[in-house]
Amino acid sequence: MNSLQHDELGSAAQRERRRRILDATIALASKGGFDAVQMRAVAEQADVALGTLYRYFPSKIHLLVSALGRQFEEADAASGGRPVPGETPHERVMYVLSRATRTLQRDPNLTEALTRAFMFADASVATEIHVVGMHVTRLLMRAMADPSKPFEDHEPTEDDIAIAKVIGDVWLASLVQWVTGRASAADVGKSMDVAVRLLLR
Amino acid sequence: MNSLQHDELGSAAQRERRRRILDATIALASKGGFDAVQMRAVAEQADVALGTLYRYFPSKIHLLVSALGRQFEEADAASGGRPVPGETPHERVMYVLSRATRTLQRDPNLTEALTRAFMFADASVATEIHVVGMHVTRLLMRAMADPSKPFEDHEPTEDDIAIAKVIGDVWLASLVQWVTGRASAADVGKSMDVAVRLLLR
DNA sequence: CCTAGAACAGAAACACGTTCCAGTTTCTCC
DNA sequence: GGAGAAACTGGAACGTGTTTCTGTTCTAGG
Repeated sequence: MNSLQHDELGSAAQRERRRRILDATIALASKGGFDAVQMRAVAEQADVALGTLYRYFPSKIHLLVSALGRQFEEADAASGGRPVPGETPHERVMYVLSRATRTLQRDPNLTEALTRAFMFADASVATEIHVVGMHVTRLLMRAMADPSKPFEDHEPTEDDIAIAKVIGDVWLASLVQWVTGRASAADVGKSMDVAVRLLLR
Repeated sequence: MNSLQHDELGSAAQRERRRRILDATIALASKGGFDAVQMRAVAEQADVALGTLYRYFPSKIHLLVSALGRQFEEADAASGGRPVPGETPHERVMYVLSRATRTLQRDPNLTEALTRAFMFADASVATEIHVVGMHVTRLLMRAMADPSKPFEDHEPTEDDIAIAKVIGDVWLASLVQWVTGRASAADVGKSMDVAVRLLLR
């Protein structure tokens, strides 16, 4: 037993390697997008052999979706459970989505890499995908719930969950269209506005 | 000037080659999905050299999205402008979507290949993407409009268009989750039902 | 300290999308 | 029918994701 924070699988050296690999992935993605995340380049920049990279992440898609998951965790930690401003669910959800979308648009290459990987992932990436899906759902649920009510009253209905799922779908589809150059940043905002306005009324 | 039906670019021999290529693409996709559509295999099955295949379709993604476009055209021709049954827009849209989804689920491999290509397409495939987008939008618009009214009264509002776009996005996102094994066929139906019910009321 | 096994490094090899080229066939225009 | 242009063929070759192999280093248990 060592004295580190997490007790997830792996020694300190292994967690360190994993961190370096994900750092290299983010850096390369940020610089050149999906195509620039080349496994040999990631391995070299993370100072790890190619075989080791594949031992940690069994494919490029696993690697990128894992990186996306870590990004969400960092964002989650940074936001630190602050209540979402806004009077209505509509306002709060739009606030959250606008903020997230603005953040993503600040690093288009990174967003392109992560989004495309997410869309291309198949069933073998289910675990990593699930992590990301949970973050998105939680984000939207928090925004939909009334922050002035106590926590116990936030039991979401079936419909709430379904609505959050649909909003997440629209968000993702819009994002894909943006990163693939098929829609402008404004188009993303407009799509989200229409969807949220009609779904949350 | 030749005596053939279409006057689109290309001689009869060229249109014939194009048809053979798309036929081979559909056949291979139907048998083994996205991964089975290998450019060398397509070329061989279409009885065409690899270089020729690339002359007709500059990438695997162009090829698959073009195939998707042709599928829509065939479906369009087969439906032949029959009015959509159903009393309300909700009913009619659900009818159309259920029908389409059932058709897609009958050939999962083909659907997987075409859907993934569509999601992976970047700006260079804009033309082919646009064709597909138009078919989907038209399909949904027809279903939303009241068939008992004359054609001229079907001027769609901004909101109608936006709603159709959102429904299309949700449909696509659900399909992706289905073809990548992250959602069941029933989940797709449920998502569509929620989205359509809430958006068309 | 020693040893068995796991993890890693370095590098070759394979698969498939894509590009390129030399030679041949087909098309177009005179 | 002939000349030049365009399209096609067959095949080699390249890049990148992925696999595999051999030898080395690290780690845990005695």
